[in-house]
Amino acid sequence: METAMAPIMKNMPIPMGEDSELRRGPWTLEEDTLLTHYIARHGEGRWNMLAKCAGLKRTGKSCRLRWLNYLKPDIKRGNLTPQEQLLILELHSKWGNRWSKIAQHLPGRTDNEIKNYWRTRVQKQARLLNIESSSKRFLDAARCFWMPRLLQKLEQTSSTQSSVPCQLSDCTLPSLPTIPPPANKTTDTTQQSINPPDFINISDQTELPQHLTSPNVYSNQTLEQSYYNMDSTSTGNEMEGFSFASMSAVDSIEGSWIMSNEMTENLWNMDDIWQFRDLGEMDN
DNA sequence: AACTTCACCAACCGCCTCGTT
DNA sequence: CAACGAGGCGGTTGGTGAAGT
Repeated sequence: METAMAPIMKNMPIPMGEDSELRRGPWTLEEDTLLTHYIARHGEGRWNMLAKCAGLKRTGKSCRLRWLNYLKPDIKRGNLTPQEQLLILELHSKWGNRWSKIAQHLPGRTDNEIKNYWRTRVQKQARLLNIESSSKRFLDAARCFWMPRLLQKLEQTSSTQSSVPCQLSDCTLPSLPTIPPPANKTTDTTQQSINPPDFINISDQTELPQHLTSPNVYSNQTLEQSYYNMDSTSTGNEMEGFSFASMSAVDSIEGSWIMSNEMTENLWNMDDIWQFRDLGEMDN
């Protein structure tokens, strides 16, 4: 049974015949070089044949994965930018676990990277909230707590690094307009308030607005439009694909727009989490 | 300093789709 | 039209380093 043998077989060559065997496990520098040089000369595709011709003792699948996820020259390194995180949240809300489809709209990011991000970061937050990451409640929470923080993060970054390229990506972060507090919310002048972001419209069409697909052209205007991108056909507090009216639990949280000064990677603060959990229990 | 726990991510696995024969 | 193989995709695993005790 392969599954029973797996732990033993890990990182060991797979016997394939009398004179050939396949390697598995981490790639060596030599293998990377072989693969890179071969693709530079002959291009991608026909991965099984490529593996053989390049002299690699790997499966075609393994070569393809290594190339697409690691060796390809346009792969971006470093943490996902707030823009990219926002986009992932939005696209996942629309398409679910269609990682490759989501990755198509994040240049330089791989489906594997996005999938890992979702599983390690997003699902962790969902666990803290004690709700399913795929549920509507989590999506509501993300929109109301997480997205404002990401947007605020953008704003803070841009104000401290004005026109200085983002350290972890090639993009230049925009400066944002001051966001007025929501008219229907209690505003606390001692606290920094922020409007819940509009749900960036992503229609069924494959093409996305340029400001979402290309961080380099993330202009003030387009970002502002993203904030207030009310569907022209919607009424008052409704947006395409999303209605604040359906968000009673979250909507009623007073002071939930407080921004944490220690807003680092943890994009919820514990108050948010407990408030959201309490409200969820009240609902039940 | 030693040990444990946690988070991240590269890599693998199995299933599915599509093109070719 | 069925069989087959290659490539693509999403789910899962396990190694490794960082953080915590």
